[in-house]
Amino acid sequence: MATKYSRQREEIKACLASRKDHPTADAVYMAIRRQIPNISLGTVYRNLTMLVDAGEITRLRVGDGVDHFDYDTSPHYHFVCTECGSVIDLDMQNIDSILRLAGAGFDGRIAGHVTYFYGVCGNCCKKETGESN
Amino acid sequence: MATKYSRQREEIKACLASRKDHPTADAVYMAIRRQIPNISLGTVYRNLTMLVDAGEITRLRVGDGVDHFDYDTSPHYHFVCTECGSVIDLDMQNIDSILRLAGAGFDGRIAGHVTYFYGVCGNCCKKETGESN
DNA sequence: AATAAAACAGTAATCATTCTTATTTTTAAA
DNA sequence: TTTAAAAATAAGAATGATTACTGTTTTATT
Repeated sequence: MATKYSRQREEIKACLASRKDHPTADAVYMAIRRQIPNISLGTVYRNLTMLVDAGEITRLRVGDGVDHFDYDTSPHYHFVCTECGSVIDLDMQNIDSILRLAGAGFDGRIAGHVTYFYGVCGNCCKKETGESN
Repeated sequence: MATKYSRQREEIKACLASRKDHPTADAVYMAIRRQIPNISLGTVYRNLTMLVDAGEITRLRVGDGVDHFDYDTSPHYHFVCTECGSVIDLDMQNIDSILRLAGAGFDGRIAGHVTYFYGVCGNCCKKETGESN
């Protein structure tokens, strides 16, 4: 009936809670294999989806064709590096005011928006300076 | 050396130019089969990618796991209906000012942003009213 | 302990997309 | 206008992320 305890799911949550790099399902799988060597990739996917549905984590789609997962469910925005693909939290004020702008001349109900930023991250900027190739 | 004429590519462009519903590769494929019955899905994909790379069309990723394509390359925003999945153009002012907000405390280079809105479209709103199931 | 529900591992299947290959078109030049 | 190289094609195989299936193991409840 209800959702039962599972060590696998606990490890997945612990893994996500411990890192702020917004890992993919496969990255979570790789990490958890250190604790549970025979965990199955399907189990990781199923539990990630359960946790998303339960509102305990967030699924991030940043256009790279792979889902990323975030333990932080509070509203915030992300930056995606076009060089290294890393997904980074942005510390910026909320921009939900754009919902009003969008809804102005629209005849449906606007419930929310998805926004992410892209460019070159600090690390990759550094690497660029002084590179000759 | 250069890019050569192809009837298939012209039909793909014409198809996209003629509709404002942001079709997927498969939808373009289905439509063009009326003109070129033996066109291959791979050809549609290859040409859509070529046109995107040439800047003649835009690839839209709205989180449904399928790429959509837009003949309108001018900057504008989209709305995605969570009921029927349709992708609709929004007539709203530009919100690139959010780039400044995002870049404020960030140590990389922000090049742009991806934003789309979601909710229930006008059509699906109408359907809801007076439905009993 | 016995049992039913839930979760699991392992693996097969799906779906969008890309890649491969042998053939056909296009195009510029002979 | 043939010709030949470059580009594009159709058909189908391959890929990669994700989901579904199946028989077994865990969990929670009597």
